[in-house]
Amino acid sequence: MKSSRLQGLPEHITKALVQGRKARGWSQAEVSRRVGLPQTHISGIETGRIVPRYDTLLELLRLLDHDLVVVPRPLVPSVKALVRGHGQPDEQPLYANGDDDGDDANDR
Amino acid sequence: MKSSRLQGLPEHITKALVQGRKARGWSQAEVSRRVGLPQTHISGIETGRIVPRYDTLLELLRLLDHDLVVVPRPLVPSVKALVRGHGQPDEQPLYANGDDDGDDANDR
DNA sequence: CGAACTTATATGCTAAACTATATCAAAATC
DNA sequence: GATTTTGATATAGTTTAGCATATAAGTTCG
Repeated sequence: MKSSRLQGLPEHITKALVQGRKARGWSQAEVSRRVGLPQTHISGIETGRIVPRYDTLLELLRLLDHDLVVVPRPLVPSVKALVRGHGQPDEQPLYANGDDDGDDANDR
Repeated sequence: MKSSRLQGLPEHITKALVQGRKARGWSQAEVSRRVGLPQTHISGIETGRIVPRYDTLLELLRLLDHDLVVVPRPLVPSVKALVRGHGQPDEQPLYANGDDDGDDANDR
């Protein structure tokens, strides 16, 4: 059973935030210092208690060398495939990750 | 001179919202009815007076058959190129558009 | 063990997203 | 040119993101 109702950001985003941060060896306090938000807020976002504004989320993602791109729906699979097969030192799973891969499961 | 400070969403997103809506022949009231937000709020978002939350923006984009994808920075150009060269009946410029194309110009 | 570090939770406050309603100027339609 | 539609603005109220601070529980490390 995997449907734990999260009302915050979709899992794949919080995952990107947490994994990206840890990949850099940063604590929430470190991110807090760099991006300006209080550590308590970072925590709230990462654990899904808070839905950030668009600009806030973008700031966090950019700090971790990511970006938010608007994509026409029919192209989403292609884009995700492209993203999946990249050579960044950011992603660790690649094969180990029994979890989802799943598309998304968000909605208010 | 193109640096009119917008404090709302970046132009390329509001553009996607407005153009996508008009491409469907929808009024703000129509979008309002479909997505649940008041027309006045749609107006505020489209004109850059409001920075919506992530989930709100996603709802609007999805209504217009778009999506928000997290992309590693180095892949952004490739993704944008992919998005640029698609066959959707949503984009009209293709050659006419002396404007920007420019990456983005946001930041809080 | 104790000290420093890390993450999550709690409380109080401010700003802004969001709701609801009314209205106005401009454009479209008759 | 009157009516309708459309988009923007104004006011008032609710909710919640975001700010500041304190602290508790869990690591890690001396």
